[in-house]
Amino acid sequence: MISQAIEDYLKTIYKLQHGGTENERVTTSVIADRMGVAAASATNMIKKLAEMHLLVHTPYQGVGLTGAGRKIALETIRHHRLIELYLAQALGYPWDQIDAEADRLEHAISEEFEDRIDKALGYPTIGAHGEPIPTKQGKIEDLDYPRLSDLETGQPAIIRRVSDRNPEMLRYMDQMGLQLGTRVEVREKAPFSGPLQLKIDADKEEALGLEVAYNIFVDLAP
Amino acid sequence: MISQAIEDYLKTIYKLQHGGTENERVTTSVIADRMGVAAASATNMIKKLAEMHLLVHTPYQGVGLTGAGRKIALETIRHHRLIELYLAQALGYPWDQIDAEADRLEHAISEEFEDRIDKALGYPTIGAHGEPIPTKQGKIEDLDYPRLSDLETGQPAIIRRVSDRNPEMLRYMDQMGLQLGTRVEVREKAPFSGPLQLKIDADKEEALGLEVAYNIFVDLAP
DNA sequence: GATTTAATTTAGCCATGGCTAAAATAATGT
DNA sequence: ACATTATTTTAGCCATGGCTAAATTAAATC
Repeated sequence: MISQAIEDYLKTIYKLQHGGTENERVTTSVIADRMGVAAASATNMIKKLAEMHLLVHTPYQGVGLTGAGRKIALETIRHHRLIELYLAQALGYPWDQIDAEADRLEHAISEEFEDRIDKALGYPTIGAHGEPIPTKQGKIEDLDYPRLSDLETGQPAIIRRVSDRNPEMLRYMDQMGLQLGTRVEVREKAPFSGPLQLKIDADKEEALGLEVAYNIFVDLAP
Repeated sequence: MISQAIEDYLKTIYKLQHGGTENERVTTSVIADRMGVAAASATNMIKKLAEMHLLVHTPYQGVGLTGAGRKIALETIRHHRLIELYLAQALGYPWDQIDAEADRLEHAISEEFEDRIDKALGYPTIGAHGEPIPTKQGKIEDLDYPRLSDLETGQPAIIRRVSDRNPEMLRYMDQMGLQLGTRVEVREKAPFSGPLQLKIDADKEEALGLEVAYNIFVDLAP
């Protein structure tokens, strides 16, 4: 049986490999930090996962998932994202609460449950925060959107994805009227990493902290 | 934190205290048997639960839940039955599959989730197999129906509750057209624990094994 | 009441997955 | 090239919750 802990590590490693900037090493300390455990605990688990051939570990260099490891990671992520979407759409959860709930449920559901919510949702391919949902076969699109914080002034764009790491930030976005599909345009960028002046949906204009803009991914719009 | 194992033991003990015939001792071996663990494992856990004041253990006599223990047991059972009903009603699960799925989910859901499915189901008081659902405050009705196997010949009755212990039996009941609400009448009882001849819903008559009838609970009907 | 049988408990082991403190190794700065 | 610093690993510990085998204690039978 694959334990909850193993699924969590593989999921975390997968997301570190892909989410982060290209060519960032996924090292013991980065994994430990993201998992919220001591470095020694991560070392132990990495050793175990390597023995199980779920990842390859180059000492002091970092880890890389094997096909088998990636498969488990993607299954876990699929569960997570389907559950998140189900919580949001079927049960009316706000998007800042779905991640925590899905983190616990993702390890508890059966294939049957996965299939049933997948069907109930109409076989979705995009999750509640705009992330691609891996297929049952372990395929995943890589949607690679620019960050709102990197936009040229005057460039209109549509919000396509947000980071779900910070629930407080998600609540803040809600309050600002920033959702998936919202049309935005940067009006002015302040120097020294200051806030940017953002036009929202053709009728509103607000100052938005750069950290928030950094966590919003957009499609360029005409 | 209350572990999954503790919740499982308390739930099992609660059900043994109530489900079984009056005045049956809930002993170490009965608990071990029902939990599917060795007797020594049950002894360990009973010791621990007694130290936590979740139950009282009289050596060689059995255990009894304390108020605190019963509270946790009923919370767990509430989760279980709400989830079962949700799986059946919202996701179309057949009633023989909901117990296993709920056994895993019941430990993973939050209060928020509990509240949302409770609301989505319209604040139900009866579960998918006819069991009472404990309230959030830890109250539970004790519905005490006679067994179909104990019915007098000719006495019409309505199925109100079934045991969920055996999925195969539930599938068999489905096949026979025996559901909650189904009207039945015993036509003939065979001697030596043989099958009983059962009239089902005014149009069908079938032989039903005594073991099945023993696991069906009914309301007497006029 | 003594003995057999059955239930329970104790003792000691195992795996999992955390932890801290110390040692080893690599990366960095001078 | 060497010293300092940072990262990683090892060593050894802890709690949880299983297990088997042996010892104990209660219950049942003669």
